[in-house]
Amino acid sequence: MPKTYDPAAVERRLYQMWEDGGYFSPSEESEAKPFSIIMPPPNLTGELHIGQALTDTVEDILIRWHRMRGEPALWLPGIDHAAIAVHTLVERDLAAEGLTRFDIGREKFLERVWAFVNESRTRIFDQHKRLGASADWSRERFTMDPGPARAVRAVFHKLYQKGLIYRGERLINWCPGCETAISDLEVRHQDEQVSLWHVRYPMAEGDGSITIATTRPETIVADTAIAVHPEDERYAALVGKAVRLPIIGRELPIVADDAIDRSFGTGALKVTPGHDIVDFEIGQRHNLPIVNAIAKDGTMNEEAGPYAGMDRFKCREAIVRDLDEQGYLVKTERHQHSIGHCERSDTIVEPLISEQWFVAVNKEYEPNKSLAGEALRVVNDGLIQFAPRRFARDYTNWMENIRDWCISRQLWWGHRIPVWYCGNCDAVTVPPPEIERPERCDGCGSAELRQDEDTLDTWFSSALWPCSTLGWPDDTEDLRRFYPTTVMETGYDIIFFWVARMIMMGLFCMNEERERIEEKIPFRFVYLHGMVRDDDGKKMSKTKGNVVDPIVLIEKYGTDALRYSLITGGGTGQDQRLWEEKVEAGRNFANKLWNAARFVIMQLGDDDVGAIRESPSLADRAQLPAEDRWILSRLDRVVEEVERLLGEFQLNEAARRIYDFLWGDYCDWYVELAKVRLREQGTVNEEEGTAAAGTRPVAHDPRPVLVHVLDTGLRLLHPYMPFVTEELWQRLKPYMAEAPTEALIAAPFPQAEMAWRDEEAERQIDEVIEIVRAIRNIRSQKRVEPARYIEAFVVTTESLDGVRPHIEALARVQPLRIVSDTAGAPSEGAATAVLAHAQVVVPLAELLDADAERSRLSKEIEETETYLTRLHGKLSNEQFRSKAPREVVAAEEARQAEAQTKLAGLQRALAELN
RNA sequence: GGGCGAUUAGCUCAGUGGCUAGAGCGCUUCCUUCACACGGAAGAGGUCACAGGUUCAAGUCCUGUAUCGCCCA
Repeated sequence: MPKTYDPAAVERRLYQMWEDGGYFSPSEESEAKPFSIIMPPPNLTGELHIGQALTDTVEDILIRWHRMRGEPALWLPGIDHAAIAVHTLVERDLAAEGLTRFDIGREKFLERVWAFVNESRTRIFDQHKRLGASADWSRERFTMDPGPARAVRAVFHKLYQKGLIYRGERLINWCPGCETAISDLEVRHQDEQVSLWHVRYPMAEGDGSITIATTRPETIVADTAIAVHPEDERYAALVGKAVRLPIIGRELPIVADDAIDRSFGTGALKVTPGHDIVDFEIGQRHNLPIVNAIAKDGTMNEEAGPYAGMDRFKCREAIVRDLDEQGYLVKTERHQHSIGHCERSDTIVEPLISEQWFVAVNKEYEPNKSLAGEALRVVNDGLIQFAPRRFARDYTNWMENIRDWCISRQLWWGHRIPVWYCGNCDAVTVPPPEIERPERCDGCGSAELRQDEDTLDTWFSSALWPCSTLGWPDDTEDLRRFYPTTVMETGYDIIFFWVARMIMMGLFCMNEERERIEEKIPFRFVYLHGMVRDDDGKKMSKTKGNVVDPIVLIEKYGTDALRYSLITGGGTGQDQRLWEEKVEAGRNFANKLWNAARFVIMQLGDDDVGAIRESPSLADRAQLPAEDRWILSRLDRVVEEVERLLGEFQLNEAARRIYDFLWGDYCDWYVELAKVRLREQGTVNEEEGTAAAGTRPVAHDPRPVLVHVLDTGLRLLHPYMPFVTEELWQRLKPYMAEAPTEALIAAPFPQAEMAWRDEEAERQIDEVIEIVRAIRNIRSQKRVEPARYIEAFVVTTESLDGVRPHIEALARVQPLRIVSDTAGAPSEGAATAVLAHAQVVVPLAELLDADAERSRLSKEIEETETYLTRLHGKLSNEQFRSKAPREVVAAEEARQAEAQTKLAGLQRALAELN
């Protein structure tokens, strides 16, 4: 085995082995309750980013863990067609050729999209595989595949039948950059410093005027009223009168409305129902006409009179200039204002009146059942649980204030709206899903049908993902077996976009198919991870150029290293920063494990092939030396904790425990303790396959325990670091008498077994460790050459017989003298360390500085006294004694006793020195 | 304006009421000793943002303040 772990040499081979072995599909034999995750489908625009690496890692850990627990584990992968992103990407390519999509037409445009899609698709799957994702590729789905497409038509039809989908003229968010409607969620609000212009509107009759404040003077041309608060005395006399619109000259009524904020600007608002959501609502209340003065490309239209054809922002400048010249501009102020941008193109969003399709989320489709209401109920009732919990509040808060969802997009790429209009009558034909293209109008039977030009919001099809990927609307085997899925794992940034909508749609799709509401929900747990940011804590973005490519990190440090870093990099649901040096820690851990295993394997010879029992039996436990019982007991604790933490979705904490155990307990101590016995037998080996054969009594051969603990550790760690653990396990497997499976990926996950706990062994070895550390500390402080063996005394009344050689070896002591009383140890020219149950005395006459030793002891005495004061305060408090749990009181008492012993020892050592 | 999160070692972060608050990186000293220098040994380093409160017990729960960040309107 090489001295360093080389991920590149094993990863592809092992992934292939797993894939060929069919491990990624859920077991058909197991009777256990299935565990399933539907993978959040990445966009197929380009590369997987680091956030998806985190998604893959978390989901793969959960899947591998449950698979090893013997449950049928389904991880269903897929990709999303990302309508607006792909659409604009292809349009940009066209633009580079001097073309627009209208030049080449819908059909040719879609051909180009598909060519891009097919290429991007395979690249993304390859990247998932590089991350070690053990997803079931045989079930892979794409939102534009025939199955999911039929699910889209099916749910559209069903929603339409129930009156939950409607078409209407509404004020919607229009992106002039993408030239499509977008939903409320796709608008990002940014606070910006803008100008607030105060503009005087003269009264239509007589003198006088009213001054309004606006941030959007270009929309003056579309004003249809002035509004003031009904209780605003400044304007009370003017309500009902009219003003004349500057430049345009139209007469506008002055209306009174509660929505007006009297303290903002002048307290008078110009009302532009065609271009502002608040104004639109005021307009509805006062029956104001709607003027639309901005075209879909963001230029002013003929309603803008002299400004027609001008870009909306150019128009703003022009109109301000004109207002000023004509004496209407009163003043200009600076103002902080939130402005909506399209999250895709960053263009400033324009509210426009437009005819679009909507989902009525609050409308009842059955008595007391609406999409939002049901989605709220299942979370409030705890049928769907969030981890971390706090996100449930965000969810319910949003769901309680939800508005109808605009689902039509003026794009060509996506699911085309399954609605046909008749050339002959006014009827609208929405066919059932089996009919991809209706022949006749539902109203008059005419064959003159024309399909709606628009497509659906990508999230409309994503919302169906847990249903559509499993075969809905068909009643498939997979749907029966895996729906509801177990966990929906994704980033908290798409709770509303995706998670919330999946819950609404899942409940709706399954409403008639399932009896109980528990069976209608799309998933039982929502696990949300945080964002991965750059080393400055900034969000990664291609335009900023601060993206970290997971594949680059994998090539440099290995997949396991990246996975480990991503998981331990932060708390659950918390953002984390990532940079290269952090991944090194993961690589170092993989390498440490590699070398520990390398050492163990070196101790095994040809005769051991197939001979090492998989695990030592409990029956033999009594015969095992303390260090074996110690590590087995510690191992059992870790197994129990990991099991518990994984069950609570505390992946980072579980990983840390495994790390601490493997590196701290196993490598640093157990392997070193085991070497003592291996050396005694002269069987420590530095090369593979040369270990001496021979029968050894159970108690003397540490190798079964070395192998067992390593095997168990590899199983524990496998979900996190699948490659290095599988590789090592494969190398270890030939020596196992009864390997449970061909591959670690399918081996049983460790289970805690209380009978392995051994308090006595733990106490004893912990003391050995304490003694060794104390001696090493003295050696280091007194600058004893590391290689030199020195004499040392341990004063203790306890028996250290079995572990004498261990202390000697680990602390480089020869001879070790164990005495029962301080009288038996030298008091002069010796350095003393006082432990809870023992004292360590190292005679170092020629090296000892008595003053330094005195000050060291005094300092420690002081510390111990402070500690004792604290303990005493606690224990002398009656409240504490009566109210704290008995174990806590007992533990404090034990600590006090230990500290007192230690203090006495320290004081004696100091006295003897004087 | 409403909500959420963060504030713990030089840096990045763990720590879901009970050991003298931990890890990784960095730092200091020593070691290429026989699995591993991607390593080993020994160390230094903390007013757990601040102010109140609840509790036998608070980094942890509550209230308020400050700073930073995010979400919603």
